[in-house]
Amino acid sequence: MDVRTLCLGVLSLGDASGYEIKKRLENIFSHFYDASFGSIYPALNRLQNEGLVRCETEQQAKRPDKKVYSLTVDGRLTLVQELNNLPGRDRVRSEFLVAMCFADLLPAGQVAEMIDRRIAGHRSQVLELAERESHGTAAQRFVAGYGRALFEAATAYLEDNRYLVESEALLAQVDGDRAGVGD
Amino acid sequence: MDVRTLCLGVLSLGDASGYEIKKRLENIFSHFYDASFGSIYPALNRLQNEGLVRCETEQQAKRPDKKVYSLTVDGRLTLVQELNNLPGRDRVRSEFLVAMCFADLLPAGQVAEMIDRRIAGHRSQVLELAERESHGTAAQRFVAGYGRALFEAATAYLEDNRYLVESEALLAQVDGDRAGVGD
DNA sequence: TTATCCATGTAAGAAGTTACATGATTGA
DNA sequence: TCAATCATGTAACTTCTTACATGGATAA
Repeated sequence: MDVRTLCLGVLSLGDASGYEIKKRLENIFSHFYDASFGSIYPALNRLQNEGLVRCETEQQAKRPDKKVYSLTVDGRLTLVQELNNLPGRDRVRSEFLVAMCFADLLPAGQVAEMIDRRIAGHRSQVLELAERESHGTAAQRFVAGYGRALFEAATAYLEDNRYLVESEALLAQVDGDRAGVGD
Repeated sequence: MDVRTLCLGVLSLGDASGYEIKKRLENIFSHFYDASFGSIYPALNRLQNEGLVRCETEQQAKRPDKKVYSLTVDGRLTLVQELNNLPGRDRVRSEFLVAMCFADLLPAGQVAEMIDRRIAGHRSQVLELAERESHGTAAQRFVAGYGRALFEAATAYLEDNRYLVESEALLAQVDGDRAGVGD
């Protein structure tokens, strides 16, 4: 699944310009997908060449013309076909979890700070998603709720289990000090 | 954070060949990171050129020589510096959640099947991770437990809330039928 | 006056995937 | 007999990010 399909999806909710598509992606998907202008604009041009979207240009004073895209029948069909494919595995890349894996190589305070920030970040995501759950289609609420459930679970887990990595770091630190003294 | 850092991390747990690094990545990280041979082998060669790993070749009968890599002092320093950087946001790409967002474009049965598969997948991941939690360092158990907590939360959420997308799909289906009849 | 919003686009480069090449051994 | 495991590597390709180019309007 690529940015092109994502654009088709957003357009199925209503016509939009490239700029607006990015905003809507942030609103709906921000916690599990993202896309930059550098990928959206080329994607839209390609979709237009392939006849999956059409485009109407609105002239604007002192600003580049606004190009409002809408799905064609072909575009809607392609989107549905794409969505019908059984979804592949999620791909996650988490620098945080990699760092946690090697927590014993880090100073004790650094691990604690990473976890603090992580929890704070999750809390604000939970608030944002809870807000989103009061808007949109049932499907969008479902997805927002899914995100919220995961962030809440992650927060709880971190609070209950952070000692596992924080004490580990502490021990490594102590070992390091001992070695230093031993010299 | 790229494959190179991941390789350094794995090597900090013990010497290994490219092939073994991939296996260990699968054991430790599989639910939040992955890497193919096509990225690991070039990464190791580059790390060696930069003096961050060293390599000893074991000759093997009827098989390419096994190249066992180990961290240099420089490599260990680089790894620690890399891990000390505050981790960036997680990046998630979930075809499943994209599909759920547009569940009302899909046939009712298809959505149900996607969710069934998702739950089944999560359950087997939970088993795998629970197993992992009985091995390895405290840090590795922490990370495995984190994954397990999330998969369990996701499973519970899906079971409790799937009606939100399944009934939506059903309604759309009914609407479609009505329109068909109306013709 | 500084940042953010609006608005589109290109070009260079990073990073990774997939497929290919080669091939014996072992377990189902 | 078929798939998986072991073992390394290259090349083509896809995909996306980042930085640049342009620049008025508006809110803090």
